Amino acid sequence: MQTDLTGAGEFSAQIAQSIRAAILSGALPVDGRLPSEGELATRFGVSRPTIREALKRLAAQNLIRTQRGASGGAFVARPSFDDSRAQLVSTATLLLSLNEVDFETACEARFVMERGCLPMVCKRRTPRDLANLRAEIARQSTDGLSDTDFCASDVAFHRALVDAAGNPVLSWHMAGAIEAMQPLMNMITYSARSRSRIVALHDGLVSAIDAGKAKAAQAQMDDLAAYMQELGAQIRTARSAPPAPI
Amino acid sequence: MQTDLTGAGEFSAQIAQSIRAAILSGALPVDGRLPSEGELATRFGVSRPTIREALKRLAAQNLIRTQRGASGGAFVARPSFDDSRAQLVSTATLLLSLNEVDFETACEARFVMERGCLPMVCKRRTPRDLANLRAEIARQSTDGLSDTDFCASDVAFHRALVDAAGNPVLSWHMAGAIEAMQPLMNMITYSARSRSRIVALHDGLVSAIDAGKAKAAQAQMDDLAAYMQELGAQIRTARSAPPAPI
DNA sequence: TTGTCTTGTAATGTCTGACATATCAGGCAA
DNA sequence: TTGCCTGATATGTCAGACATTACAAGACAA
Repeated sequence: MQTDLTGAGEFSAQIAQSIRAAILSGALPVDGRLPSEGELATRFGVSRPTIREALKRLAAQNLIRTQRGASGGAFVARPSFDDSRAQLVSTATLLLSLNEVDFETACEARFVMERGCLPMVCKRRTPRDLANLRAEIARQSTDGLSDTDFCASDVAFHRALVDAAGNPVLSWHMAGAIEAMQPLMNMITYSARSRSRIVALHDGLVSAIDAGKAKAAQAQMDDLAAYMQELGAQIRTARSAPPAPI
Repeated sequence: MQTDLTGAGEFSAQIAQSIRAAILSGALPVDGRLPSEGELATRFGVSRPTIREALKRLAAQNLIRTQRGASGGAFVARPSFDDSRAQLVSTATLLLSLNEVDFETACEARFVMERGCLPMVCKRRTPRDLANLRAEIARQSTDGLSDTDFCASDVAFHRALVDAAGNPVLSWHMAGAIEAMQPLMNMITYSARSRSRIVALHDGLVSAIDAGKAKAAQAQMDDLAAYMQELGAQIRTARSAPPAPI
């Protein structure tokens, strides 16, 4: 761990970067303990609050976890798939919502990637995967479901879809693309007619996957993508026409 | 902004979560200024260092930026595509490197998604995109290139490839998948023979894209994926046989 | 000898108060 | 009017202290 902070800027940021580099380089092994705050303060030549701010930065990135008490301290954390995914979703959601990314672009990106997963899904899907997919379809068909719940079920459906490819890294990336779109999708009002159409497309998709027909599944996916774009366009025109007619 | 911290745990984490929720809900607009540290300390009933630790957590996630001086303070930051992408790459890299994810799984996930981009790439690629791709191929063919540089150029090539789809959100997601694999790919020694083969596959890929033949491009991509898997398998067998023969 | 209790200790979590520093706004003089 | 200066306000940092937690070792009793 370096103790020279020649770069300009705030100490806490520099120190965090320094420790971070030490972790990534492998100098600090996973589950290894960092020196105590007091010792780090001495080593870097700063006060303990400054060290603490640096450690909080790392904690916010799930790079370290802290433990109180004797034999406590800061330990290098192994980011779990779940923690890491939550972070990914958060980053992606922020990007989409605070950058005014239009629905069409995000939607297109998601469906392109999801469509690409279908050949592998058709090859590897287990009976359990199919059951998960059909369970979500059943949920989407229930009456009295709020738009938010319908949307959540849609997200769950698509996540179950990519999970059926049997590749955890792929699931991880796709979860970021799918869940981050939930806020955008929540802005759509799903009429009874649009719901039934979506459910029908989902159903056709699962049938094709069950039969192992990748081409047919991709065709269904294309239809679904086109329909979602259509719904998104309706929202856009509805919002871009706020000045009431004379 | 809530001021009740009924939940258990550390104050700084709770406060960070509280402010974070306020930002995501839109209660604090982008570029809006948060109350000063002193005021936040009063409002939450804690001391200033505690508030500062909370703010550092948010700063580490690029949710806020701070500014010193009069009329300074903490402001809600709009995460730029670049910042956000750096964060994504960091998260993905950490996940892969600290979780002992095997090369095959990560490689498969990446090629599945990248393959899915090809139809759109073939449709939308501009002359400039093709030039970028060919420039990287030229770089990969130069003599005396270190393995690290070759690998970096490979990453640049694949990023240029997905950029040719003309969808920034897609590029964002794919950059995470591609760049995060760089450490894993750096562990491969690229012999002269493997390099020429990879370059040939890249070349064929670009030719197919130039011609707009999506199917041919996907076939080249499949070959490339298979070859990368082969190289990865060599590494794995080489490492799993460390006990020297008697 | 074994099991339980107590005490000690080292670490993080938090508070208080202060000083250093950067930046802007407004006043004052040339 | 222009330029400099000064004050105000905010973050950045420091120093020392106390609170809280959890583990570890020793004391004690069965």
